[in-house]
Amino acid sequence: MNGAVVTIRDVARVAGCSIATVSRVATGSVPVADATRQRVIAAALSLNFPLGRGPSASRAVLGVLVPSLANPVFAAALAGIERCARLRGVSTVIAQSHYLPEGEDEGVRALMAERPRGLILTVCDPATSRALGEIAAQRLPAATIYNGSGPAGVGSVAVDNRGAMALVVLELLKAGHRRILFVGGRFASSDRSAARHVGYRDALQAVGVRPLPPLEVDFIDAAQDIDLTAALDRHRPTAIAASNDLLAVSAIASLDRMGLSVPRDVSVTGFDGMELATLIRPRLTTVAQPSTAMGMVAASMVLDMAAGARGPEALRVDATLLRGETIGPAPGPQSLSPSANLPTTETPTPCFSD
Amino acid sequence: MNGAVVTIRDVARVAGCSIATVSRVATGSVPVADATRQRVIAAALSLNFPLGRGPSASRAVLGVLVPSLANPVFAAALAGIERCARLRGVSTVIAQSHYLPEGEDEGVRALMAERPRGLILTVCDPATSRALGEIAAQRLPAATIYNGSGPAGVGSVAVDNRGAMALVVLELLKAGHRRILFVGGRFASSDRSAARHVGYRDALQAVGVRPLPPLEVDFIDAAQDIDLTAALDRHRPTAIAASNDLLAVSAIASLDRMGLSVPRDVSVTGFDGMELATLIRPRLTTVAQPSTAMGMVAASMVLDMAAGARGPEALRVDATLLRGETIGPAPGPQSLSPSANLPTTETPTPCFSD
DNA sequence: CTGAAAGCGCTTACAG
DNA sequence: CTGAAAGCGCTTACAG
Repeated sequence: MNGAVVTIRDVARVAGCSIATVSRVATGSVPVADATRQRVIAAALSLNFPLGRGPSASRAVLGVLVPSLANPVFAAALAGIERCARLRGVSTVIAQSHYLPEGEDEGVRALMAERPRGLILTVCDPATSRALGEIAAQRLPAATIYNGSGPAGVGSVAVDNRGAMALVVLELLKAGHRRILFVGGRFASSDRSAARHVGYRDALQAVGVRPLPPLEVDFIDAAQDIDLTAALDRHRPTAIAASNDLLAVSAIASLDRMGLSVPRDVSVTGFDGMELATLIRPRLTTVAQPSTAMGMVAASMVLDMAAGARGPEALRVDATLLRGETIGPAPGPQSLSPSANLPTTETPTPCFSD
Repeated sequence: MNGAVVTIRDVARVAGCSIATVSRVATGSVPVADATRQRVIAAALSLNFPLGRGPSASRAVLGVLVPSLANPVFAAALAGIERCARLRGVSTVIAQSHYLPEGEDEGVRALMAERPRGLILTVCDPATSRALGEIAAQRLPAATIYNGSGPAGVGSVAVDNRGAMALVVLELLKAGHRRILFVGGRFASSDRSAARHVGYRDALQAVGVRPLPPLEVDFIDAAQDIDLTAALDRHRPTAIAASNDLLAVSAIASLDRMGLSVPRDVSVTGFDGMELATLIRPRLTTVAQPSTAMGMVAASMVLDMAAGARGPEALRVDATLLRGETIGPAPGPQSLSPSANLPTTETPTPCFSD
């Protein structure tokens, strides 16, 4: 209706005091007599003037950039970030990169316009991200989440993607699988996918099994239909190690469409520990990251950094192997000696820090 | 490190121009010579001055309040809101109410501190929400999403919760089910759950079937374990109509723990159309809402309202019945005459607008 | 296209 | 505790 901006001056007029007094009530910087304060508050309310926080001084926001909110893992992290920030009186402003470096540039630019206290982000690749480099150069309080290590001065919160992936692939090897197909998001769009692929190779190499060429899929959106027919025809895998739970669930659906059953015909593993994956049947065998807690920890770190109370840290959080029902014994001759040439000593959590 | 605020004045000094020119580059309001612009941008970068958007004028944010980001439906809506807002140069700031009216008050207060152009929110109950009432009283551009209709002046984007629920329950009735248990979030925390329960009763009443007492569960978090043993013992339902997909998936898991199979022993339906629900097996029979599109539409409406280009509208969007694999024939004597006393005429989309 | 200057909304010593 | 006034960061006609 009325585009006219209500100013502190209007409030002062209605409240019958000076603009200075209104400002003082707004900032709370200096005590104001109760009666006066009441009049000012009443006037502000009647005029719909947002008292209590001016745009410059006490407005505090935290910027968050994620690839996509359609992945429940990032939504869970955001939930943790928002909760932690809110408890400290800080608002959360978000942007999505849609897994594109240009999306990162644009998103960070938009977030910077809010003059955030700090930033939390998941980028395609922290080693090459221009947006992240810019943030580091500007010495802004910032941390990555899920990513591997980035530029100096930027904190990070992540699991050991490589080690955790090795852990879950080991489960496949223990079940006798030798033809294991890695299905992941494009490595160029996700250093997590790339790191997990390395972990997959680690595990196979440890027992002298040859990896199959990985199947990289585009990140389209949350639950995408993926087509495994070509890869299955070519490589005849007995198991699929997906780089995340969403892909694992998509893979199971794809196999189902081909008339293949999990884990009877093909075994499948995931990575992430989306809450939903614990509910569906067969229960997904996967590696769980504490996403909500990771969000809270990252928010805490960045806000502490902004307050000058802490420096950037590289926090490694524990991943947990969730043994579900999507691994079965490998069919065919290999299954005769399931744990033939497996190392038997270091089975429990070989690659994890504390 | 250095708390000294960098101002437009510093940039002007380094760039060798007036503050006016820097301001013009920043706002883009008026053309500036290329060479000058380059110098200003270089100076701003070197000083870490956030060009491109001053805090007062062009900073534009849209506030979003949802019950919880852990529910993929709200995350999807948020994704749509963010995308639409970003395209219009507006940032999105979020808050979660955790399904509590006090959480709504607190969240809206926090959002208001950002002086948003407008607000989009899903509240427990728009008819009684204090936060929503306050927003309406202040004539702020705002719209609810998912909720039923709220105060005058506030727009809304939603499906016909009641009619859509009747539609999916009709599927259960057509399969011969007569003992159908409604499982929903607490009605006091969700007008959607309450409206869907009414739709459930509508469907049953239309064919003269007595409803069972509903099972209301607390909203804890995304994928909660629910316990159906007591309700199953007491009412011996042959089918469960859940008020949302998350609960439907939880119900299936709960039944599985009890050794019951879906749809052989018990049929289950959902509501929402989470993308993931289309991937899991058995595929959930549910009613899909276009969440991401609903978010985009709501953002568009609120930003138009803020620009004075549109008034608040109550937009009804279409829901779609997704026939999955979670409905089987009712066991026992009823299944002999599945569609005994069912109305046969109005089967297709009885309760939908356009 | 650019600068000098007026102006805006707000904050904050200063004086009472 | 309060007001008048100086000041700050920024924007924007105005003049060239």
